[in-house]
Formats: sequence, structure tokens, C-alpha cells
Amino acid sequence: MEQNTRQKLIDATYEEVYSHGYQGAALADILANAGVHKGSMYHFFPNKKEMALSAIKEKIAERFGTRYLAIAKGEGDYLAHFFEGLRDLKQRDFRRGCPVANIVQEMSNIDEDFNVAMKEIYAKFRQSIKIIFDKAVSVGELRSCDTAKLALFTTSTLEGAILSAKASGDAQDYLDCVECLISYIESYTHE
Amino acid sequence: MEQNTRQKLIDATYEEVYSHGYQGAALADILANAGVHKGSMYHFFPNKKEMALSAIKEKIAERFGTRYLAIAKGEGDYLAHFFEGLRDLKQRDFRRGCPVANIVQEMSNIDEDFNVAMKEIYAKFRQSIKIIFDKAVSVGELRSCDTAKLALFTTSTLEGAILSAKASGDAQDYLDCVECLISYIESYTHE
DNA sequence: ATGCCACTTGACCAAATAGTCAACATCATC
DNA sequence: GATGATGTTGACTATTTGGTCAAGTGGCAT
Repeated sequence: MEQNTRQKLIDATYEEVYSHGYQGAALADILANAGVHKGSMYHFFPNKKEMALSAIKEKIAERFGTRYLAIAKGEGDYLAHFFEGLRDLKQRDFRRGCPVANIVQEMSNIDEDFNVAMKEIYAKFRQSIKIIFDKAVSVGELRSCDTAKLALFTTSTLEGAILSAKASGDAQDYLDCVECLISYIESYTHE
Repeated sequence: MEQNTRQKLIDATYEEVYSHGYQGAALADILANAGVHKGSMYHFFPNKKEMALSAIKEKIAERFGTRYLAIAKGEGDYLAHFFEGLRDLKQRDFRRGCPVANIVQEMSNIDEDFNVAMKEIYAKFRQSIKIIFDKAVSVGELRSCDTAKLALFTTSTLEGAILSAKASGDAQDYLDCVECLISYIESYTHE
């Protein structure tokens, strides 16, 4: 069988919400892009909101898995791999920004279900960065320090850097921020 | 005369857009909160979008004036005043986040008019922080450095910190980020 | 007082919105 | 091949959306 209906909906919903926000995502457009009829959608999901929440959770979990968890599972050079990922522009879409940040900004204070979902996702993001730093500490790439706070600062600055690039339309702003961030993290390298 | 109709609309629109985003801002709610009738609104503005753009530009210009420009116009202790402002939680609303960031995230990639408006506002924000750093350099509070890049990093990190606090619902996350940021900026203090 | 103009009123409209539903198709299992 | 579960179709509805407009009001200048 080709890609099943549910997955087509999840993919199309994620794209639409990423591009237009949750409130701006029109059900009709999602259905058209997925090539699925309305009644069929309501067979898989009770409503638009639950479909969007499912899409966000599933697609972003997928994203994390490939991007950050892979680094922590590697063998050494944790920081180097992490920095390399940050500098890689190909994996970022500055026009649309960070999907997590977009939805946090739009929905966290509007809807409680989105609030808890995004809280969890964001916490997982911070946690996966912390794990990379913990590994780095364990092999002596970083000196012993409060890796939770360092992870908080890193994720925050990263989100801010993506935002700046989205606002200015200039990817160089992202790169400049990342270099500052890296030099900050490297200040924890030396004893 | 009491507060005029146009200003009531601007204020109500800003509040509504800040709380619910532009796409989530219902004209009916804005009108109800402003206590203004629909036709009256269309006397002052050609449509919802222009009203929202006006509200954003006017209210945020007001915000900058009182917050950051005041520091640069002061007499010395530029950095200290700036840091003090960053640490002051009273002037921030973590539930709703940063009004500038919210709209950048929601609208920059959706609508060209919003894109240029937010680009300009964000640039002005960075510029006003740069001016503070330039002043700090001029009186020796900072060593000579690329203040434009430092301002970029500062605004980015600040926006990221506000986002983190919004996501986690914990203002302490903001404070922790700010302390990291301050210690980074202070590394430019010494020769 | 008259005429003018900025402003107000609220009923009205077309379009878009999320969501419903009864009929239908497809398939595996007995 | 009958049965029932799973999935599909698209017309339909109720509501909300931003936007229009003709009629009215109030004050100000002549």
C-alpha cells in the first residue's frame, strides 16, 4: 500500500501548521494537500486540534531523534559534532523559523493542551542537549559544570538566533550568534 | 474629550494581537474591548491588517522609547542600568512572551507587509542595544569590540530567554539565561 | 440657521470556517 | 457469499469571519 491516509494527514498538517501557524492552518488546505476527504479525516481524528497536536508530537519527535540523539549516541567528539550541526545551514529553514518556537509563541498562552504539549517538547529538547554536554563532560571535552543551565542557555540562544535570522531575513545573523554561543561554551572547555 | 476613538482601537488591537496573535485576533473582540462600533473602525482604518500594523508600530515604538533609549540618554553606568533592566521581572510578561518575537514568528513568512514592518522594528531594537554598548565603550565600561555583533547576540539571547520562560512557564529560566548573557558581555569588560 | 464634514450606528453580506452525517466501498473472516 | 469492521465520499449545516453601507448625529464655521 502507498503511504496510508493517517500519515498523509499528519504530514500535510505539520507542513501547513509550520507554514501558517495553527490558527492560520485551514482544514481545507490540509485536506487538499493530503489528497484526503474531510469525512475520512474525521474518521482518524476527533477534530482539527487533536490532529495538529498529533502531527506536532510525531514529527518533532522524529526530528529530534535524527538530529541530537544521534550525537549523544556517537563515540566521542561530542562537542565538535554538536557545533558542526549548529553551523550546518542546510538543515534549517530561516524563512519559517523553528517549528517548536513558532508554536510555543503562538499557542502556549492561548490553549492549555498546546501549552502542556509544547512544554514537554521543549523540555525534551533541552534534555537532549544536556545529554550531549554530560557526555562531553564525561570524556573531558568540557570541565565539570552545571550542564542543565548550560543546556538551557544553549537552547535559548539557538532559538533566539533562528528568530533573529527570520526577522532580518539574513542567515548570517544566525551564524554570528552561533559563533558567539560556541565561544561561550568553549569557555567551559578550559580548566 | 476622553481618549479618542482611534487610540482606543490602537490600544485594544495591540492587546488582542499580543494575546491571541494576528490571525487569532477577532475583530469583534477588538471592537467590544475598545467600545467602538465596526463602521467607526472602518472610518479610521481601511482594514484589520492596517489597523494591526499601525497598532504594532505605534505601541512598540512607545515601548522602546521608555525602555532602552532612556538608558543610552543617561549619564554613565550604561551597562549597569542595562543589566538592571534585564533582571527586572516586573516589566516582562512571560505568559505572553515578547510582542515583537510573537509577531515575527507568526507573520514574517506569511505576509510581506508584516515581514517588512517586523524587520524594521527588530532592526531598531538591535540598534538601540548597540547604542548602549557604544556608549559603554566610549566611557570604558566595555573594551573596544564589534558592538553590532554583540548587540545581535544580546537581542537574540534575550528573545530566546523569554521564549524559554514562556515554554517552561518558569521565570527562573529567563533569569538563568540572563545571568549567562551578562557574564558573556562582562567578558568584554576586561582588557 | 444653514450647510458642511468628521464621525457614529448597526443592520447586512459574502466567504470561509470547523464539524456532521448517511450512504457507499473494500476487505478479511467465517 | 453473507457479515461486519474499517475506511471513504462529498453534500450539508451552523457559526464566525472580515468587510460594506446608507442613514444618522453632533459640532463648527459661515
